[in-house]
Amino acid sequence: MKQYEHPPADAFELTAILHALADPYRLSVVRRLAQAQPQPCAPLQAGRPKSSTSHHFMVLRKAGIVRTEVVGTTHMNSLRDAELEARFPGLLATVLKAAAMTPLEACVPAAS
Amino acid sequence: MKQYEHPPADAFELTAILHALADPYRLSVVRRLAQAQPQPCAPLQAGRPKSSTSHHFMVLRKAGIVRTEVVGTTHMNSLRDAELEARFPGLLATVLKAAAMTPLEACVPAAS
DNA sequence: TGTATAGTTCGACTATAATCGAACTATTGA
DNA sequence: TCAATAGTTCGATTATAGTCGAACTATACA
Repeated sequence: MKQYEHPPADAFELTAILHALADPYRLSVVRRLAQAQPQPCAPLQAGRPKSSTSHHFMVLRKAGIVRTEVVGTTHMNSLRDAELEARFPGLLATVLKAAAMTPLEACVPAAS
Repeated sequence: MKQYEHPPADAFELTAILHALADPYRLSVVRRLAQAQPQPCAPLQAGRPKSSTSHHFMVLRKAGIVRTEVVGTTHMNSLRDAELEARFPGLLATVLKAAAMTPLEACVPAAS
């Protein structure tokens, strides 16, 4: 039962978080997780190959935005919202609110 | 007296703003502008060549974060904070607050 | 002990972005 | 009109990131 490395909250870096959220696909993943947590990767792929999806989840994990728990054969993802809130108060909520001004459907980038 | 193009507030894109703020040098520029507005580019160069500085200001302008007014031979930069606030309430303030958790001196990246 | 499922890792390729010197433009002020 | 100053533009280089197929790992379940 191998698990993932997750940075501790006091190691979160603002620029890494902003960079992770600056990608339209990753932002859409975060928005979907904010609606329903936890979720496996599969329903969030949006047509991408598994390798691309995996890469984006790694970016989100390294930035401290997402926590991934191995549960059986699926990897359940959730937002580290409480830790993010403690480290950078209001940041995630404000970005999600800003993102919500555009419908999610209009934002999910197609795989190339 | 040539002036710059600035996108209207309703054309601001969240991902472009996050991307612009995700760069440590650009974030440091925004922090300095938040402390003192307006300012020319020169005192914000932090050792970079003029061409690099100019590039970063262009990214900030295109994202809608900075407004540049040509005044004589200097180009005065200010934050478009009211417009940003109207478009994405709380976003800039929250990011600035998060950034303030690290001293500005510790964040200004050296030119390579 | 297969076999299917979920997701990772690897390696190659491509695209985007940062960096910088050098030449250029616009304005001021002597 | 000439020199100085502030910043842009250009073009080349390098670095970083995204994309994707193929092979791989780990677990579940028949």
